[in-house]
Amino acid sequence: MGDRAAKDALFAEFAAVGKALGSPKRLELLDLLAQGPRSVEDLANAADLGLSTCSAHLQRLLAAGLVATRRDGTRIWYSLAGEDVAALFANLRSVAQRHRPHTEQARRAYLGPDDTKQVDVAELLRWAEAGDVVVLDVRPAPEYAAGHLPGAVSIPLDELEDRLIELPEDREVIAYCRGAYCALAHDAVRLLTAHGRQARRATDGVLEWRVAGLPVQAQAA
Amino acid sequence: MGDRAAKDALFAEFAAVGKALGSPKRLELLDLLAQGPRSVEDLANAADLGLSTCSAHLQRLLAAGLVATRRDGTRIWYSLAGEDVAALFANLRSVAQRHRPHTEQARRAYLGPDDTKQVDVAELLRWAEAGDVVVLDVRPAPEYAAGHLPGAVSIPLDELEDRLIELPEDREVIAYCRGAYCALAHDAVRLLTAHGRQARRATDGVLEWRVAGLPVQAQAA
DNA sequence: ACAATATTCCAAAGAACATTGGAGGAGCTG
DNA sequence: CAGCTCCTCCAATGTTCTTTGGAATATTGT
Repeated sequence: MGDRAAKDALFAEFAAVGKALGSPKRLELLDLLAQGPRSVEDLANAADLGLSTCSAHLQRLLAAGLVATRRDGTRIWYSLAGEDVAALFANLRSVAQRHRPHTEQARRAYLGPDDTKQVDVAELLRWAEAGDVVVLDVRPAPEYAAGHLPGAVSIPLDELEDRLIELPEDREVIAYCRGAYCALAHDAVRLLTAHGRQARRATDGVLEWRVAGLPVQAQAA
Repeated sequence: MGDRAAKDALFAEFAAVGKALGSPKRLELLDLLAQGPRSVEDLANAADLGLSTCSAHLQRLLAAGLVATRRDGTRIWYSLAGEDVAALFANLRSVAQRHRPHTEQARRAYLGPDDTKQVDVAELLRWAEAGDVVVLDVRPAPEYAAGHLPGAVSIPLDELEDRLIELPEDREVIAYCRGAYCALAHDAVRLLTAHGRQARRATDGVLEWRVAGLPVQAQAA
């Protein structure tokens, strides 16, 4: 008990998880997987990675125990190993945000200026229940299918301009997306207000709601 | 907005924190710092590191924003950058525990067999308030001084055998230490029961209590 | 100003990691 | 079983990380 070698072995176990979190691309993969299971090729495209590079990163996440795989015919679906992994990822981001000044800068550069009105989930749910607003999921359709806020309407951002008619003009639209660092809802609200609609975005997104244990409705496959 | 370069920069920020968590030795330093501020040389000894190696790791943690420094004369005191860092660390450990089978193995190898009775904090506090038990802090004295459970008595593990007289024989002793992966309380309870005392250990330790927001009493300097 | 103490910086060597393209494997379909 | 798709494995490259001992720096006390 209490000897060096054993202590080192124990901390090496913890570090294996840390190492897996130590690459931007792997974190991006986790971010995507937090929205639902995906295949390797799909992830490679979404994360702008070569296929073998993506596979290698996924192997690394798998070895660390952060993701799980399921084979479906010729395809392999990767998913997060559990809600606690999503929580760890969210935790990591918030520590970066709080203790690394550059993070805020990078966030702004990616999401654009803070020119959009926002609401937190609690209020969003209250308004939605009262029927005052339309809750809009602007993520790609498969992510909506994998799980979304109950009652939310799905119009992926890249189809939004063409499908504006589907949104009632007399109600405010509340857009949400993957999470606090996802650009989709920001862009959606800009697009909507540019078209004269009343719109705001949810402060958080599916990642944070999942971690908070909010009900997320999966669509029947 | 939404372009690759900006997204990569944002995730690089997150990954900087992840990278800092990707070394066993750095995690060990965080573990120590979670008990209170310490100097470089002190940390090097405690973590079994060369002085320059230790300094390099601390620089890395500092660059990642996970620790802070304070100069006191010729000495530099490192400390955690915030409670959220402790929470992140605890989170990392619990993910490793839950998703990496080897972790449990390594834990047992380090802490020894599960031959000691345990109590959770809630019950510990109830018993302590009723005066049924002695709450014993077996960490090194400086860590006790930096913060401990209100009402706890300090006898560092390596002095315990010589100071048994200080503990009342008619009351059960509840020993606690740094956290769920710290060997001190395990060893203390084994030592106490070997001397015929009634003893058990707290399931968690100061790290977890801090994260949970429990009152931790700092000794006036 | 000088010596003493505590820490950081530097350079070098070895280890681990990321990325690539292409070969190999597993599973489906005809 | 041949051809297809999707993914993993492999080998080679360049890069980053760790560890070391010794030199440089900052602060204090004489």
